[in-house]
Amino acid sequence: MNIEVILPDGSQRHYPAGTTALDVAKSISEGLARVVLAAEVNGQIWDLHRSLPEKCSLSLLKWDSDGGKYAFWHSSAHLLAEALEALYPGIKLGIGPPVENGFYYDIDFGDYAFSSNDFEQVEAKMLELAKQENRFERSEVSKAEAIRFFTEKGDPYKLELIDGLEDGSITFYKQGNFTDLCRGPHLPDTGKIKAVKLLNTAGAYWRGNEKNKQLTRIYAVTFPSSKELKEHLERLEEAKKRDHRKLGKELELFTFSEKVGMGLPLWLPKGAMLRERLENFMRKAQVRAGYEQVITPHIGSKQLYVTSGHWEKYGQDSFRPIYTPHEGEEYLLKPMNCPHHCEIYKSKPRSYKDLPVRLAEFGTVYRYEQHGELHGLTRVRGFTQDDAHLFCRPDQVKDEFKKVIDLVLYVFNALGFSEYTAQISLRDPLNKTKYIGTDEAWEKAENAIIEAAQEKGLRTVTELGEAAFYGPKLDFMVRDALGRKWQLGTIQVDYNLPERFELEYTGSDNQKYRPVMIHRAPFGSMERFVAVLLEHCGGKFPLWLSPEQVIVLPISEKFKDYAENVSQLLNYHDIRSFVDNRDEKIGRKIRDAEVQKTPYMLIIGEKEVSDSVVSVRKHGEGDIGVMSPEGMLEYLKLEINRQIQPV
RNA sequence: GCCGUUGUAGCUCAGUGGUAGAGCACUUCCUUGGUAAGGAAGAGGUCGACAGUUCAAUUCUGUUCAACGGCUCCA
Repeated sequence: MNIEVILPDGSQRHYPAGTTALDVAKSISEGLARVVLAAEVNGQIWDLHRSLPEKCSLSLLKWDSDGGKYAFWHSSAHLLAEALEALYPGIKLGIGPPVENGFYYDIDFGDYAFSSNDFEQVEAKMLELAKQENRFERSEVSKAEAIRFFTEKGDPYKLELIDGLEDGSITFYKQGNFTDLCRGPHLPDTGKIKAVKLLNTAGAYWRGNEKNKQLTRIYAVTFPSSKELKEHLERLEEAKKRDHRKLGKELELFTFSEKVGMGLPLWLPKGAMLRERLENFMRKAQVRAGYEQVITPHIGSKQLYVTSGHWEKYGQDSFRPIYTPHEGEEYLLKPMNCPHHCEIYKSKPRSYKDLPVRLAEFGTVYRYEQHGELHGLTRVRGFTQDDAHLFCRPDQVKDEFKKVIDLVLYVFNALGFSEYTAQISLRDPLNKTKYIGTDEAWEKAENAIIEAAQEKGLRTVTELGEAAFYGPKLDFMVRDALGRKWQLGTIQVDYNLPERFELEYTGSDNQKYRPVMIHRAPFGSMERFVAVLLEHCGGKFPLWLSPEQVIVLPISEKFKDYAENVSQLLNYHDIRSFVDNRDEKIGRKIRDAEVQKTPYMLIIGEKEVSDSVVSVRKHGEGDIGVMSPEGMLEYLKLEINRQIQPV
């Protein structure tokens, strides 16, 4: 009795030396021992087979925990590698970590072009190996031994990894005939892996560096039962249905044309209507928050961006300058609105009493995005930011920043985004040359963001090296239907552009001072925001945003006039209503309106005309009874007001 | 930009070394129908583009363009 274990419920148990987490699980119940996957020992994730330290807190991780999944998929990556080595002798292994929804392994296949045609074979081999219930054996090896092993095996990538490791910290894991350099932890044995699915392949640079060789990355996912795999695949299917590119086409919101150019979205009438609503919503919120709207041109003199530093930083990787025909003057498609707004600030002398000055613009900008990067509406070459720049006194920065956080949260709340993460993006302290400005300015800006976020009680993650080149950021991220993370709103504190543009204001002592700039865009870009919103609501927009709010469906031609009158009444009161006058049966018209996700259908037949009412059908719910046209109008207004007045 | 996959009618997709097909959408006609697809006829495609192999290419090969899955990048 010389090991003391504290379980998550606080209870203490004593075991003999050499006891493993799996032994503890068995001592609690056989059932637990069957499902436990890994252990958290003093806050670190451990293999179940490792002997516990003398005194430890222990929690047993099952499939329902992140740590359990992590170990499960990590072990699955080894299983994948084992299967691949068996099937394709001579391949070289890169790394194979677990990720959020599964795992991958980077493989150098030499000349062989591994493709999805090979998946089935590999899956079968993995299951075959899993059934052998091979134990994952952990061993600590010296650096020399590790080097000897992989030199004999002829695996340059592993050797490169070992090169960066300290002697004494190196561990191997072996299952069956496969040994890998690995920190662990792993499952007790391969037998837990019951369902396997290879998802796709992709090119991935070795160590994420584009100068290195590109390996074949195989993405896969595994589960403790085939039922869970099935559910997972169904979720992926559902996500595909919500893909904004698919919904955008089906609902006729936007399109792309090769002739117009890649990454340049064309907004169709319905999409434009949606965007207009969002913009108006933002305008109103901004007016309430003391913003002033400005408008600036789509191009700007190159000198403007030389001043701002954008030219030096991005000029080479940007759209080329355009030239005037005779003078040869250089202009750039504007990649940013801020330099223009700086010049607006400078258009007249500013007093400390005037600050903050808040200049807002739905500014369309153009950036050269790499060919392979373009993605639906989320990554485009021309897009409109709901941009604004706040010019304030240093003593106002934190307060202004907090007000912007309020605005962003108001917007997210009104649109139903409850799941977002806030990320504080700071400068990379090891690579300061990537950034402009003094250490002092950076420190002030970073502290302002950290304090404002803290005081607002935001839950944040902090990322070093993610800042903009002129200042730190607070970014709001959400996920798309396929689980990819996208940055939406952003708030940035900037001490540098005011310096470069020599912005000033006159203080109460009649001296000149530099204002501080805050860049902010709650939506980020209209394009990306619409994409994320579209996936978020699966195309079923809240009533106030719906491009077609109401469709009036006359049962036959005879009721056309009445239908038109009802529609006009609604249109007159700013409800977007349309009449489906096609020579189709009512069932057909209803189906089409349902497919288009129109929120309300008003059915007009003989009864409705003689009673002066409309029959109301709600999308996804069906018949909700009759109302007078005026009653319907009130009903709709009420719903809209409720939606855009967040509590 | 890099690796891999794909590219046939407006959309979703079959198909073939001998100049193409379905469903939906579209047009016309019939039907005036009560809560998720009424019927008939018709029109519509240099099979992504350009080369090459071949008697013959949409099909095979190469190049290129674009989309998709990732990687690198993202003011």
